[in-house]
Amino acid sequence: MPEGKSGCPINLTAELLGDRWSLVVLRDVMFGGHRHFRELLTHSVEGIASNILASRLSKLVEAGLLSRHDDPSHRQKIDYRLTEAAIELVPVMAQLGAWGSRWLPTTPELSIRAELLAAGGPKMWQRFMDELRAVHLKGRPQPADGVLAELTLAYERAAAAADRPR
Amino acid sequence: MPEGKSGCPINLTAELLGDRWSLVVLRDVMFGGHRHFRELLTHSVEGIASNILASRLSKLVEAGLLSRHDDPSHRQKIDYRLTEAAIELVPVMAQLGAWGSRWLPTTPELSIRAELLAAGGPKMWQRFMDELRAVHLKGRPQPADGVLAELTLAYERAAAAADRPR
DNA sequence: CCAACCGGTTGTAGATTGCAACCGGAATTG
DNA sequence: CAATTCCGGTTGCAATCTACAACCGGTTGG
Repeated sequence: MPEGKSGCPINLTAELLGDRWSLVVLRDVMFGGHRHFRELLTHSVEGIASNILASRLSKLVEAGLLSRHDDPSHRQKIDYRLTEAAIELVPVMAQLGAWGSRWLPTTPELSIRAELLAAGGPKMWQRFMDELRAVHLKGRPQPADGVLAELTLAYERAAAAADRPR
Repeated sequence: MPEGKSGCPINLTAELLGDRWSLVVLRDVMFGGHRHFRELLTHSVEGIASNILASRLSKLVEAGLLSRHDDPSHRQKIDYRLTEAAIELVPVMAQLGAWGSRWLPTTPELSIRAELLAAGGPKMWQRFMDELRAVHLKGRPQPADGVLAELTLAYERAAAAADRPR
C-alpha cells in the first residue's frame, strides 16, 4: 500500500517534493553540477543547514531520485547522482522556472538559466536530459559544449555584469 | 527587497508553493471546480484540516494566486477564484501530474485526468487556460463541453469502473 | 604530526502541522 | 416564530519539522 493520503499524482508529488528544500537540492545537483555533500552545503545560495541537507539527501535517495556512489578520489567522499526519475523532472523544473521568472521577484542573473531553458522548449529539455543521463547514469565526464555549459556560461556572464554595473 | 532567501525562480517557487497543501488546494480549485471553503474542506480527498485550509487560502490570496469574491447566493459565502498567475500554473500542473503518474504509486482513477492533460500537450493546456480565464476572470459559467468537463467525465467513468470491478 | 576536508550528528529553541472542538452570523425548514 | 443547518473560519493543544550553531571520528595531503 502506498504511504500517501491519496493516489492522486499531484498529491503524491506534493508529499514527496512539497517542502522547502527538496526542489532546491535537486536544482543544485541538476543545474549546479554539485554532487558532494560539502559542495552542496557551501555553494548553496540559500544557505541550507547541514542537518537539513543530510535529511533531504537521504530522503531523496530513499525515494529513488538520487543514488549514492563511492568517489574514487577520496574514501569518505560520496557522489550523489540523479536517477532517471530525477532526470525526468527536467520538464517540471523548466516550467516551474519559467513560471517563477514570470511571476515572482527574481534576480536577473539567477533567472537567466530558467529563461533560457524555457525558451529552448522541449527540444532543449530532451538534449539536457540526454546529457544528464550520460553524466549521471553512465558516469561520462561533463561535456564542455552541452546544455549545462551553455546555461552556466550565460549565468556567469550575467553575474559578472551584475557585479560590475553600468 | 523580496522576502526570499534568493532571487532564483526555483527557490522562490519552493518558498511559495513548497509545502504539503498549497498545490493540492490549487488543484482542487483548478480541476475540481471547488470554489468555496466548505466545498474545498469536505470534498478534499486527502482530508485537509480546516485551520490549514484557512491559512493556505489566505496565503494564496496574499500571494496573488487566488482572489476573493462575494457570492450573490449567500451573504457569508466567499467565492475563491484563480488569478491569471494561478491559471498560468497549468503547464506546471500538467508536467507535475505527468511525472507523478509515471513515477509514483498513483491510483488509476485519480491519475487519468493528469494523463489526459499530459497527452493533450500544450494545445490542450492553452484551451484549458482560456477556459479557466473565461470562468475565473470573467465570471462566465462553466462550459459543458470544455476541457474540464472532458477530464471530469473521464474521471467519473474511471471511478465508476473502480467501484464496480470485474 | 598537523591542518584541512569528508559526510554527517547532536542539542536546542522556535515555527509549523494535524486534530478536534467550537464560534457567531446567515439562510433554510417546519 | 423557533430549531436546524450551512457559512467561513478560530482556538487550544500535542506532535512534528525547521533553523542554527557547535561538534564528531575518520581521511587526506603537506
